[in-house]
Amino acid sequence: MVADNALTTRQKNIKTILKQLESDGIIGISVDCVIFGFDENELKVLLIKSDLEKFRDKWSLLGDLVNNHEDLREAAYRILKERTGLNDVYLEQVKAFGEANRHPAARVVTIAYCSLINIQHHQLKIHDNELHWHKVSTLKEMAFDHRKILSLCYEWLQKRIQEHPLGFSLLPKTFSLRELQNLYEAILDVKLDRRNFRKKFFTMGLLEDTGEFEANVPHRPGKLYRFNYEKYQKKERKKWFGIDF
Amino acid sequence: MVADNALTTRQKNIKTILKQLESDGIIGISVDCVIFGFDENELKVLLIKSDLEKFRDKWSLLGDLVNNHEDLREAAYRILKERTGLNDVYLEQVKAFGEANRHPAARVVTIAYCSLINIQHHQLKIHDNELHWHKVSTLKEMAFDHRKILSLCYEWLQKRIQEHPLGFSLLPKTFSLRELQNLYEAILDVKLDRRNFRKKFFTMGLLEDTGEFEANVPHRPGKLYRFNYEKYQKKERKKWFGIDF
DNA sequence: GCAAAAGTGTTGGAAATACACCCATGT
DNA sequence: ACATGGGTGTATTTCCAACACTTTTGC
Repeated sequence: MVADNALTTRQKNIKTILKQLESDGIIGISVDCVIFGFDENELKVLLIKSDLEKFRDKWSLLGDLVNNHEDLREAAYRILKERTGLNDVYLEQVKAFGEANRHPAARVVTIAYCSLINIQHHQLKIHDNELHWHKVSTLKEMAFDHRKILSLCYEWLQKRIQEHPLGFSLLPKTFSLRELQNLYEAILDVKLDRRNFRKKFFTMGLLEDTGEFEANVPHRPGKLYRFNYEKYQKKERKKWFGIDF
Repeated sequence: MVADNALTTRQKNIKTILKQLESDGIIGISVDCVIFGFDENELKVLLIKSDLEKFRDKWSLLGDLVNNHEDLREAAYRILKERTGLNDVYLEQVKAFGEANRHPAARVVTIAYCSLINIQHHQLKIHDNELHWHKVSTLKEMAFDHRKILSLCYEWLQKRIQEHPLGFSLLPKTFSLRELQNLYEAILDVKLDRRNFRKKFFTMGLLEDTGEFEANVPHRPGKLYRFNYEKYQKKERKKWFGIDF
């Protein structure tokens, strides 16, 4: 495939570019994508084996140097597209990491982006044996400061998912309430009461009944719902939540 | 003063450096500090007149290019120190801004930091007639994309101040509950019930009674309190707040 | 008919809100 | 004495947490 060749070439170029940056005393800038997926009731993250000697066999986030006339967000989208083939995905900037010595080859400031995708929707593209969905819960060491970046993005996600409707990006377009609850329980690492969970989402009034039901389940099939983003957008957000810390 | 000469030299250098970056097709990295203060019951921000022709007479945030072996956070601290003389201030990264055309002279990605300081503590340093505390509420146009950066940092502050004890950085070490309430009301642009506000903070158990009282007020003097950061640190944070969006 | 998860309401306690009067100080 | 904001308690409402049984489907 064209994309694959492009990637390989790119990998070789990066080392050259970094060497150049370092010898010129210039700060490089990259984006790193923390791509989350949800599968088998576990939160997963898309990783690749590092191509640096120093980090041989360590996992690394998907990232790249930012091109000269490319917005940061564009660069993140480019990486997502290259690696997952997906276009319209949830993507948000989380934080910049700029410690002077975070990259062994040169000074590189990286902007971390967090992305949520539905794992089923691109499954086809994982023949690439470097690319791997890894459980977040069992991850140990990683290349660079990527463990720190991932941890921070995970905490960000835990908080964010309680205040904004982004969890749905990890699920199929229609989903059962059980799936939704499993998602929240997995990400937040809590047990939730089923009845209260349903009540909460129903009273929000943002779930649309599709009229469809689960299929091929060895028990009573659940109703399938869809999240109504338009209705959510129109809702006025309150900026006063109450002081609590 | 030495610092002032250093600054002037630096300003001249920046233009040269930017020109160089642009001609070499290199992305520059800067930090911009949104420095908030609280005075006369208004939220203020520390600004300077832009030194670019294109933005003549427009207000600009305080920022600078990041030095080669300097962490991002260090760079932000350096700017704070240079401009306010203050050392131990509240400082937090908010977001990176990296649109390809956000700076007219060259491609510059900037990392926005938000800082909260007590306006009284450095008042002496504002002879510099460029430097100016500006009401946040009445700010219109600004240089670069600084209006956008400021707005975002202000929204960040509104949210953050409800969940974390950073408002105290805007007040003297000891303060009355009235001052604290004024602060919250000004930043959040809401009216709060005095008795409920007090109840909230007292039941949190993080305010220490200093035994002191306000002086020179034309009414019954209020007690002065101090925020107990140690106690706050020890408190275990809950990661489950409840889904609400 | 049995296993497995879907679906459904009520109740008690905690927290948030609304609200009004007396007190201490400076002038 | 009066003007100004400091300081306090209670009743009401709203929100959250806990909890158990019946229903539907596949096997």
